[in-house]
Amino acid sequence: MPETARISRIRPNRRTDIRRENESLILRAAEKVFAEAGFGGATMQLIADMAGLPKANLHYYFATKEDLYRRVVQDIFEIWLDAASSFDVAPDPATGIGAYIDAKMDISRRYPDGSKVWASEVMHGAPVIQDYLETTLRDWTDGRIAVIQRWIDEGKLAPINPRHLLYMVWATTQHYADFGHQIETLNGGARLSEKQWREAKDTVKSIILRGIGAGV
Amino acid sequence: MPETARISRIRPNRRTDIRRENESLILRAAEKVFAEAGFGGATMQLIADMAGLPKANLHYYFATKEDLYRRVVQDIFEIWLDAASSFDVAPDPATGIGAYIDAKMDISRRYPDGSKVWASEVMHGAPVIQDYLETTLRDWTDGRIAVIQRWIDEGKLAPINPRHLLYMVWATTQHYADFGHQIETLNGGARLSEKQWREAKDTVKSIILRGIGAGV
DNA sequence: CCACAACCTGACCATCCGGTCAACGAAATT
DNA sequence: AATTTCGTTGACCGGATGGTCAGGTTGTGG
Repeated sequence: MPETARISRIRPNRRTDIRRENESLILRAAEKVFAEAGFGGATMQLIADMAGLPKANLHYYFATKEDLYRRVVQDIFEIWLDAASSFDVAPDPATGIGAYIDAKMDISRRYPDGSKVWASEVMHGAPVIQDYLETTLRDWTDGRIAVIQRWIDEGKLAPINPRHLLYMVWATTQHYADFGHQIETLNGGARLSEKQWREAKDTVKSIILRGIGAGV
Repeated sequence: MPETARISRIRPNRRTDIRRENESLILRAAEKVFAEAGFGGATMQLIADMAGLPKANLHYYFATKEDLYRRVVQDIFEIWLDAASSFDVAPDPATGIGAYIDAKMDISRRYPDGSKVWASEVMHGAPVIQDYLETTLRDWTDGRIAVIQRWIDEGKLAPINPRHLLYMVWATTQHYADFGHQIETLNGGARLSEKQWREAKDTVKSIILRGIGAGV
């Protein structure tokens, strides 16, 4: 009886709970529908049905379809940025880039829908998050490029182009989410097993790390 | 004056010309609109405007929006398959895989819209080309995996998982089309120059080929 | 030159979709 | 207990969209 548990907290504040619960419900449904149908193909009615709420209720929490979509995309960007931090803690290339690949592969597995929405957004010219690309993402990328370049200058890495290395990591890791359906089909229609995910991760890390001359 | 040239052929057959011309006009416009807006976001009116034809004329050549979309996707798959043949002609890994990467990078550059439509189709569960995935693509993939595995067995390649190597090549090369907008934004809003494309190609090939232990 | 077929298109229609709103119920505040 | 604020929802609306069609024009084969 979670109802009791929730009420018995220090400050009940039922209203806040309802709001948070419903927003989360809607956001999860929206993420799925946007991923499956794209922004244009998604309908508020479909999202409402999947969330188990009347359509008018969606518009109570999110004024417009675009507002809802914006929130979904922003939430994904947040997760994306969190993973990026795994890059910074490590001092040597193999650890840093390896951990980053690990983190991004985990995200592809845990949030495939989010990754698809992000991909779709960028493919359509980033109408909603263009400013993020130009500010946050650009700064982060430039910073990471500088780090990698330093590693190269110190002789810890082969002299490859850091920018394209980053693109390669993004592309490869996100591929397992964005093209998950294709991968499943080529896997006989079955989702990747735990072992297969490990194999994928290991192969990706192995090829990239050896490819840039970092000890595996 | 191409009109004269066309008419002066053995068999004028104006009708055939008109049909081919208009179909091509529509298909090119459709590819662009589907890439920019997705299937759901694309409208027949928009495609018609871009093709410079009245909307009703589109429905004369393509009965439904789905029929038109199907043709666009199939045409892309055709191009994709052609490039795949560059894999087969080479006897050693570095040449074969290198040529394949080259070919796929060229496609990403020449047909970015097509690549986006393909990506979108797969991301949405491949409603239209599911059977292609299960037959043609699967057979091709299995064949290529066998070839790579043989190279590994012969000691020409490091013992990596061939399947995930293929995925990596697909992901990385198509990334330059599908995420072209993001790449351009991170390039200061400018399209990649000839030199930058070469740099991208070289970096991708260099990392992957070294990563799998094939001489560069 | 005629008849037939292919091509063209403005006007129209049924449907669907995002969004609004008024009326009501439930919770918090006083 | 009264009042106010917040949450809920069925019914509705204007506009856009995919698709149709009848009547026209253009090309082709005889």
